[in-house]
Amino acid sequence: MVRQPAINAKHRTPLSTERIIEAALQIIDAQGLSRLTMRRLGDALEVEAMAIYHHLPRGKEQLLDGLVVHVAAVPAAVPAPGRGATRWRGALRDWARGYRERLLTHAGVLPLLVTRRNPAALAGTTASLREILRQGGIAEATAAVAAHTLLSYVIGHAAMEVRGTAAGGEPAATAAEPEGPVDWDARFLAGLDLLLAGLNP
Amino acid sequence: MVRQPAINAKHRTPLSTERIIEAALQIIDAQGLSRLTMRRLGDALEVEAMAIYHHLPRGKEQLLDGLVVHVAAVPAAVPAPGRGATRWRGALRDWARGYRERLLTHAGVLPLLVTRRNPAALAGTTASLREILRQGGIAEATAAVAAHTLLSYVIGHAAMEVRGTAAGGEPAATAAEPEGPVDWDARFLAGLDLLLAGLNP
DNA sequence: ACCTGAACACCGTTCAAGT
DNA sequence: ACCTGAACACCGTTCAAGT
Repeated sequence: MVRQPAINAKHRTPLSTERIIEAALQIIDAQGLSRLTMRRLGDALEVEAMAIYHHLPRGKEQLLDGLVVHVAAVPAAVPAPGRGATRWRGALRDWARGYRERLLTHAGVLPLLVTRRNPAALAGTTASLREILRQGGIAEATAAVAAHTLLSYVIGHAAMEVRGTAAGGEPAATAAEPEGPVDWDARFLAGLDLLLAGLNP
Repeated sequence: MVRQPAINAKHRTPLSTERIIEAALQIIDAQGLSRLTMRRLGDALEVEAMAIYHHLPRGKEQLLDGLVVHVAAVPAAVPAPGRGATRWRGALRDWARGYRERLLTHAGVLPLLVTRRNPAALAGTTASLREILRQGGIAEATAAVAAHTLLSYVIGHAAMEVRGTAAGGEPAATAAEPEGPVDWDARFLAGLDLLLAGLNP
């Protein structure tokens, strides 16, 4: 007869940086960034908090850096090199919509995107945007500017939406919103088109 | 002969919300947001930390909300109603440059701008931007979009700059910045013009 | 190699007490 | 009214110890 595994099995699936970051993201999405604690994260992984340090020696700092990369390092899909008239514009538009959605579903990570100084994290993302613009016939210098402008707009707009949405999530117009509740989706798309319209090869 | 004040004078200038927020901002600017502690803030004000709660009953939450308003609630100056051709464009450009500079000198507050849900904080700022656009002959609906777009861009770009600048502040091009060190000022102005050029009455 | 337990130096906040 | 002192329930992290 095979021995029953102990209640606290010693040989369960071991920890990994992947699993740690995913569990941390779940806590942030469900309860908010302020509730992400090494002790709580340990609980979620059914492990003592101190076990995490074996995989992330730099501790919580390293965890937060990993979360930013995990959420925000999403490159844009470069379209096939056939030069359609509005092809690259569509590619940028699609990426912007998807990227914004990702930022909003992980809104708790947004403040980390601002806090963590890490030039490398978004290097791939900006590079892919520049490449799309370059293939669209935009000059190298303006492509660099436009890539940065687009990324700044998407991140900034997501930040505005998160900070501008009241905690309770009430629909009525308050004194704070004299024009009534904002349709953030429509606002985002209109601003995006305004920005893309300014880009001409 | 006048009595010498005691070492710990009982009747020194009393605390005020103003003084508390200014002291907090000094700590953030000099040492970073993570070093802002109720106890350290008390030290800076030569008071026990618990005295702060008498002026800010909601504690640190209220302090952080106050900091956001203090730093980010800056309306744009609406130009005289004479309709110069590029007058309103210049007004928006000037405001954006000044606002960005303010955000960067208080970069430690930037994550709070994203975290704190407070629609009221930026209502005056967006209203002033809409007013400038409206006087420039922009239709009401597009003015609302453009105001949001501009503010999103400025905040997003400042966030990108802060997060994209390495902690040490080294000038050399690293693997993270394949195109070499970014001229953030130039980037910002170029993107700003790209955005403003898309606005036509 | 991987995890635990106890300990340390901090936090924000409450609450009764002082003046 | 305004501030203090002590206390409470948390933090992140170190470090020696277990398996």
